[in-house]
This record gives sequence, C-alpha cells and structure tokens, in this order.
Amino acid sequence: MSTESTGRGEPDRTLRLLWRHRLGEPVGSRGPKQRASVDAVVDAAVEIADDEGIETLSMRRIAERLGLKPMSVYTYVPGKAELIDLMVDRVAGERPLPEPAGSLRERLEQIARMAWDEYLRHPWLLSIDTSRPPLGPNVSDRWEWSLRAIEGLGLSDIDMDQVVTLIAGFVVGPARAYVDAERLHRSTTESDEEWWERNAPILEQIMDPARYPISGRVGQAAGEEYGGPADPERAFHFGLARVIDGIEAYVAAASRIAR
Amino acid sequence: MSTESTGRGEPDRTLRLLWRHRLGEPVGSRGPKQRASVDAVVDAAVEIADDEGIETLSMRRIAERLGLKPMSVYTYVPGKAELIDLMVDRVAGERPLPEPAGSLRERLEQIARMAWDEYLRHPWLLSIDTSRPPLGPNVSDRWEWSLRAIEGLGLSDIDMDQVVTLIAGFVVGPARAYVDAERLHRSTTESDEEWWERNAPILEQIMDPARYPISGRVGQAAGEEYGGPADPERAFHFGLARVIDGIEAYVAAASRIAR
DNA sequence: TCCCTGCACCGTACACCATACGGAGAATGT
DNA sequence: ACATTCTCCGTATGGTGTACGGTGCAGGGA
Repeated sequence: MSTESTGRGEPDRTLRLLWRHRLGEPVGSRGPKQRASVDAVVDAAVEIADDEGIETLSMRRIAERLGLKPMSVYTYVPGKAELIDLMVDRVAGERPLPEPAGSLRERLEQIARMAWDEYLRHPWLLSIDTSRPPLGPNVSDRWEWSLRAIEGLGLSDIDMDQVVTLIAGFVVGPARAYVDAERLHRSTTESDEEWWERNAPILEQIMDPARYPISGRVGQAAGEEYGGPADPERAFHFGLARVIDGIEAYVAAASRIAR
Repeated sequence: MSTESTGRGEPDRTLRLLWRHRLGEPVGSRGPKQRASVDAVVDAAVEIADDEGIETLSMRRIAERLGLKPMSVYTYVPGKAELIDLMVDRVAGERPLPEPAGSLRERLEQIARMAWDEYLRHPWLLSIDTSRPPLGPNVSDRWEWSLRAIEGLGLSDIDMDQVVTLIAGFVVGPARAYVDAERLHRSTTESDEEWWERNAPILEQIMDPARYPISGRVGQAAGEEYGGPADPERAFHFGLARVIDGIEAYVAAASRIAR
C-alpha cells in the first residue's frame, strides 16, 4: 500500500509530503493557481474520519468537502494510502509535548496518557493498519520526546527502544476497548437486558456452567462491578501500573549492574 | 457492522452460526440439498485470507472457490462482517489447549505464546477490527482456559479478568511488528541500502541530528544490533518479561493482603 | 508581444466491491 | 398431485479507488 515503488532514483514522494512544512513548499509553478492545498486535503480527511468514521472516508467525499471533483484530489496526494500516512502524522502533532518531568513512573504515564488521549480524539487511528508508522515530523518528534523521558536511567539504547515500544503498544488494547464500548453504546437502541432476554434461549444452551465455570463467575463479577461488560479505562490504569512496575524493576536491576 | 439489528424476538443469527456445532445443525429442510456448508464457506475464507491477505478476500472469491455464484454465499452466511466473526472463532480453535502447568510465569508465557503463534499463522487477525471479539465456542474456550491458568492465586475475579486482558492485549503490538516486517521483506525488491541511498538527499535534510539526538543514536544502535530496523521477536520477549514481572509483583502483594 | 510549456482540474471509464430483490426449479410433506 | 419451502443465481444499485487523456490557464523565454 504505502510502500509503492517509486521510479529509479526518485526520492519517496510520501516522505517529501510528510516533511513538506520543514522542506519548504515547491516554489514557482507554471499553470493555474491551486484551489486547495495538501493541508486542506489532510484536514478535510481528518474531519470526515473524526465525524463519521474511517470507513466512510473516500476520495469523493474529500473532494466534495473541498469543492473539487474527485480526480483533482490526486493533484495533491498520490493516493489514499499515502493520505492516511499524512493524516496519522498530522494528528500526532496537534498537542504540544510537555517537557518530561517527575519520577520515571510519572514520565511513562505521561507517554501513555498522550497516546490514550490521541486515540480517544481520533478513534480511527485504531482501525487503520498503522503497523509501520510513517516517519513524518510529528511522529518523529514524539518518538524523540518519548526516548528523552527515559534518557539517563542507565538503560542501553536497545532497552530504551524496547521500553518505549512496550508502553506505546500497551495503550492500543484498552483504547480499542474504550472507543468500541462507546461506539456500541451510542449506536445501539437495544439495552443490555433486552439483548440478553432476546437471546436467552440460545445463551442458556451455550453458556454451560459446567464448561465455563470460571469465565461464568468472572464475567458475572465483572459485570456487576463495572455496571457493564467491561471497564476499559480501569483496564488501562491497571495494565499500565503493572507494565510500569515491570519496567521499574528492570531499570533498577540494570542500574545495579551498571554501577 | 456485526451488530446489525435483528427482528424483534429473533435470536441473534450470528450467535447461532458461531455455536452451530454444539447446537446441532438445523434438521429436515424442504428444498434442494445444499451444495456447500457454513464450514466450507468459512474454511475457504480463511484459506484466501491466509494465502493472499484479508484485503483481497471478497464474497465473489469465496463463491468462486466453492464453485458457486456470488449470491449463493449469502444462503450460508448473512454477510461479510458475520463471516469474519466466524473466521475468528474458527482459527481460535485450531490448536488444542494444553492443561496449564508450571509456574505462574510459565503459565502466562503459555497464554501469550498461544496468541503469538496464532497471529503468525493468520496475520489477517491483526488487520481486522477485532475489538469486540465474537463470543463463539473457541474464543470462549480460550478465555476459560486462560482464566484457569491463573485461578487460585488469591486474585479477585476482577483482577483475573484484567490480568488475562493485559497479556492478550500486549501480544498484539509485537505480533503486528513481526508480520509487518516479514511482509515488507517479502514484497520489496529494494534493499535497505538502496532505499537509504535513493532517499539520502531528503533524509539528510530531515534527520537533523540537532533535533533528533536521542532517536538518531538509538536508531543507529538498534539497527546495528538487529541487523535491520527492528527485532519484533525480541521485543515480544522483552515486553512479556516486563509485563509478567509486573503481574508477579501484583500477585505477591495481593496474596500478602489476603493472608 | 506571442507562443511554448507545464500544470490544475476534471470527464470518462474500468474493474472491482457488498448486497437487495425476485424468479426458477428442486425436494419435501400432505 | 399439489402446496410449500428452500437453494441457487441473474440482474441491478450504488458505492469504491484510480488510470488515462483532454482542456484551458498562466508564467517564462524569444
């Protein structure tokens, strides 16, 4: 997708687009003035994805919002995959990065919280195949900022990389659960009780307590405690606390060795 | 998507399909014999997704593989979203669940390893919006099995739920990185050096060492150590060790309180 | 001044996609 | 024998991303 091959010797067009602000806009064009801009395209795309979900985001809808015809969007952006890369980098830069401060725990919490907030603001980030994040300026700045928060602890470079990767990866799970629960809550007209009642005949056959003794008990307890099937925010805090405990222990051991 | 509303009083068709084997097939139909089966449809879909990726999976291709015309697939399955639910549950059941044994650490590693292997066998699991996993028999069995592995440690039911959720969620990050690296490695004809050389002019402007001192250093170290941009398997082991350390500490504290 | 050239915009078209609807015909129960 | 019911599928609708080629504008060079 985003790794389409470009011509021999041609530098990556996506790279150039990602860094367009720092590289300076290409100057002195010949033809008619552009009616829009790369930023306008990216902004429109982000707005659509925020408001109505990534699945309804289409080149045609972007064009419509910009007062263009569909094919004109392709004068700004090579394709949809590249556009999504640009969207990711754009939203990665919309909040300032506060100078890391406080204990290691507080610093790691800050990294996680930054990602968490971003996922809640832009739930579509969780639906895109963001495995290989585009190396845009804002994503790069964020990475540098995250590493700076754990600089000077006695960790090797490799370990620093892995710690930040661990924190960043951890957040995805609970964030997904959170936005999904919210989406379900907003979209469905049916209450939990109605669903249960409607499916009672099958569920009785299915949820055999002899086969599911533990999950039955745990599910019931969780349902009562959360007032719903899950509490992703609590899972976020619980999991983060465990992960940070593990990291702290590792840092303590590593600095003991280094000393 | 998978939460389409069914008619008043109608029990969920997806639920019935998921549990079709244990519920018993509907018996005594009137019309012509079916030429395929729900299982055949699901198997065909899984094969296509495994071989050529989830993005090329279409109802038409499934029909083709089964010797049917596209619309006939809909006599077995209500739609594509429901089919994907069935696929998820099918692959969740393709390996036996060994009886939990060994230390807590070994048990948690076993849970994580089971998920890791599954993601490597079926990378498309990482690309689907699997936030709300379908409550099919194999997914349910897996959940019960996971909980059983940490039963009797003195954790509350809520904590058990959260521990298993944490482990399951953690695996996704490194698994994604792994399959993505592999995909890239297989698809691109260009070596890392060629890419670097081709983009050197922009990269020099972009990767300002004054702006990215730490990530520059860490990236270089990681690249040399891994012989590539990342080592997801190592990240898996590193992260898992930290997460389990955190969980062990929590369990120790919880059992101290309970005592 | 005039023209050449390069570019923005876009009309059209292609190859897909999921799936709604209704009809033909097969197998069964009565 | 007939009515019923269910499978299979032909057709169609309304979407998608994007390739290709054309039109006309605007700035640079002669």
